[in-house]
Amino acid sequence: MKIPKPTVRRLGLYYRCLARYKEEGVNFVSSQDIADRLNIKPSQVRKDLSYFGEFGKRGLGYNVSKLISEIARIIGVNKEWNVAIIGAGNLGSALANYPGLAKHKFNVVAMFDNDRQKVGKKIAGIPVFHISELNQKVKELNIEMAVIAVPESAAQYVAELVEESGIKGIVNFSPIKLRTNIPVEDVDITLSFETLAYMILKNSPVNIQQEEQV
Amino acid sequence: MKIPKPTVRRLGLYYRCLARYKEEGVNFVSSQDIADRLNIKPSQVRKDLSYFGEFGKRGLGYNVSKLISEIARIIGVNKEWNVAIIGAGNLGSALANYPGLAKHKFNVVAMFDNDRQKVGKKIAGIPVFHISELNQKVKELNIEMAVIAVPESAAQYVAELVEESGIKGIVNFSPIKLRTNIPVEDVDITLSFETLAYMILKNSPVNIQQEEQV
DNA sequence: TAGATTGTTAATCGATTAACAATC
DNA sequence: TAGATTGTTAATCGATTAACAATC
Repeated sequence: MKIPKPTVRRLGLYYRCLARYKEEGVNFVSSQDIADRLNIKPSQVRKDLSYFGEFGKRGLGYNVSKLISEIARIIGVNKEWNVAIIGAGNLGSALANYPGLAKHKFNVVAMFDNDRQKVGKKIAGIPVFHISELNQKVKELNIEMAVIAVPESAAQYVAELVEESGIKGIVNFSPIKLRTNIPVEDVDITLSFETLAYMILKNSPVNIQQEEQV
Repeated sequence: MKIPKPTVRRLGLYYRCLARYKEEGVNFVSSQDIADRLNIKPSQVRKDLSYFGEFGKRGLGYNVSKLISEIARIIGVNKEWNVAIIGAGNLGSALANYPGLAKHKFNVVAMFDNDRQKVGKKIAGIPVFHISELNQKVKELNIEMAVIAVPESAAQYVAELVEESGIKGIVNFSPIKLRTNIPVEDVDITLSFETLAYMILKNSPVNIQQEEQV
C-alpha cells in the first residue's frame, strides 16, 4: 500500500505526543486527545494509523505504551542509526554540537571534509576525516545515514560519493535538489525564513501585492 | 486569491534557480528550463507564477533579471529583516553562527535567554539579552521575526511573549505545534531524520513491516 | 445494555498536470 | 509566416475529513 508522505511525517509527531502522555502517566488516549494536541482532526489520526494496522480498542482508545512501541518500530526509532556529517563548516559543526540528534538515537560517528586543515581534528568530540576516506569509514563504522552540509556547488558531487559508499539515505541541508537513487530528506532553513517573510507581508495591512488579497 | 502553501515555498526555489541562471549569464529561460533543474513539471512553474501576474513572453520565456526582481518583491527578499533568536543554547548559537541567514538578508540582531549567566555575553558577535527585555529591544532594534530555539517545555510560553512583543512571525525549531495568531514556520530537524529512517527501512529488502510492501 | 471510540468508506477539498488557444 | 512558449482551463491525482457501522 502507498503511504502518503505527510502520514509518515505525522507518525513522528504522534510518537512524541504519546511520549508526553506517557510521561504524564496517561495509559489510554483517544484519537481526539492526540488530534487536539497536534491541531489536527481525529479522523486524520485514525486514518494514518490504519495504514499500518489496528492498534486501538473501540470505545477505549489506544494503549499509550503499546502505540509508542508500534510507531517506534514503524519509523525505525527503536534502532540506533550511525550518521556521518559531510562538511565540517558552520552548519556541519552546529549539527555535530546539537544534542537533539543523539537524544533520538541518531549518533554522529564521523565528519568528513576536503579541507586538510580540518582533517584529524575533532568537533564536538567527533573525528573529522578526509572525504577520500568515506568508503572505508562507512564500512568500518557501519554508517547508514549522511548529512550533507557542504556548499551548493559541491552538494551534487558529494551526494554521488555518498550513494556509492553504500550509505542508505541523506538529510540534505544544501539548497539544491539532489539527484540520487537513495532517499533524501531536504531541510531548507533559508526557505523557511523566506516562506515566513511572505506570510508576514501577506498579513500586513499595507500590501503592494494586490493579487493575493482576498 | 488563495495561494497554495507549496507554491510559496517553490517561489523561493525559483528565485535561487534564476539567480544561478543569471550568474551563468543567461538572459531568458523557459518554464521548461526551470522545471528541469528543480525536477518538477513546467506547467507547475507557469501555474505558480500565474497566481501573481504575467511575467513571461509567449514564444520567448521569462526575462531572468525581471523575474528575479518580481519574485524578490513577492517573497520579501528585496527587504532586510531583523531577527531575534530566543534561546542561546546549542541550536540558537548554531543559528547565530550560520552565515546563510545574513547572506539572505535575515540579520540576527539580538539573542534572548533566561539564563543570567549568558546575558550580557556575545555569541557570534550578537548580544544576548534577558528575555524580560524582549519588548523593549523589539522596538529599539526594529525586530520583525523571532527564531524559537528553546526547550519544548518553554516553547509555547515564549511564543506568547513573542506575539505580545509585536514581532510579526516565528521560525519554530522546537518540536511542538505553537498556538499563536502570527505566522509560524516549523523547522523540525529530528522529524526529518525520522522520516528518512522510515524511508530507508521501507526500501530495505529485509522488511518486517509487511503492510507497506506493494 | 448504553456510551464511547475505533476502523473504514465515501465525499470533499486542494494541488498537480495535461492540453491547448493565444500570441510573441 | 512558422516555431516556440506562455497563461489558463479542465482533468487528474492525492490527501483530508465526515460519517457511520462495528465493537469494546
